[in-house]
Amino acid sequence: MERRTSRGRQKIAIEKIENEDDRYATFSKRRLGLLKKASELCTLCDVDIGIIIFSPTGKPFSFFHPTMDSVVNRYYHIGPSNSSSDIFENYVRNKVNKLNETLDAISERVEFEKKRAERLNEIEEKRVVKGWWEVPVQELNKEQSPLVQRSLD
Amino acid sequence: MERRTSRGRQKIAIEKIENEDDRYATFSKRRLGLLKKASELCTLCDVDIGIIIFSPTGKPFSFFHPTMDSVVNRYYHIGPSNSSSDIFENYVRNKVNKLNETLDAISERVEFEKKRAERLNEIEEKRVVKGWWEVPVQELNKEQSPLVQRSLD
DNA sequence: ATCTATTCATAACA
DNA sequence: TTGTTATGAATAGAT
Repeated sequence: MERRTSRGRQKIAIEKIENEDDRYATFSKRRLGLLKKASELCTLCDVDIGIIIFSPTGKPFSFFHPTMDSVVNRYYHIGPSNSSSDIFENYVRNKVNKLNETLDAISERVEFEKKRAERLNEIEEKRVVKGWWEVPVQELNKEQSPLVQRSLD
Repeated sequence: MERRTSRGRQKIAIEKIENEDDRYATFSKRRLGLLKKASELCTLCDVDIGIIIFSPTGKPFSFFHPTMDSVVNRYYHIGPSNSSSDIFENYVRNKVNKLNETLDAISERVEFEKKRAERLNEIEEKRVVKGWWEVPVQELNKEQSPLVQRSLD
């Protein structure tokens, strides 16, 4: 009889994985798993979803259906109300309108960056892309970017 | 010998579930599963994540870590660049600044609604809330809301 | 909402 | 990181 080649999956506690290598490996696998499930939920139930994930190194991965604008705007627009103040309602409405304009402008750029990232991936990694969830939004690092990584910590 | 009480989980194709009851049931189960996995990924790998899910009826469910502002701002601020136009960079930066202000204002309202939703849940459902992922952002329907459900389709 | 029998995801190894 | 395997988890179908 041969020795078992693996102990198989073992139960782990849900707490920060301190070993860096393990943490990165787990992130990679679970990131794919999460995005795959999001994609399935979208398809199976015909619903809208938006996800943004930052890797331990700060690289962003995202998924939006049908579009980022749509999801974010819809989220912000969902009526609160029931509240007693129409004045506040209008205040929110105005803020949302401004937000829409902003998102429209930004989203063009995001779309552009997504496409560029895909091109970079195709070039840098000589493999077939299996699905959108394996494509990070973009590949830039701090050195390449004049904009700050985080603005609100 | 007794008849099997269940056929157990069966393999299904990833395509829209046409039967409405099945679709809703599947949404409920998978929604919980997805948010639970997001929560675990957050904890295990110490990373930031944001998720928005709309149910088939339009009810929003969300999860943000550490906060909605943080995730969205961070996402928008991640440098594109490498592009040849500094003018465009500044344009984007300005738009982002406006966005930040807007998000700050709106997010206060979102937080308020979250808390209210929790109170409503506690009252309407006489059960213990097991985790944040079981709490929808808010419980309002179209009739209760003067604001449009979607603004950008 | 609960209950299994299965399928699916993934921790440990390589 | 990519692949394999054995086990832990999620969930489809039925109640």
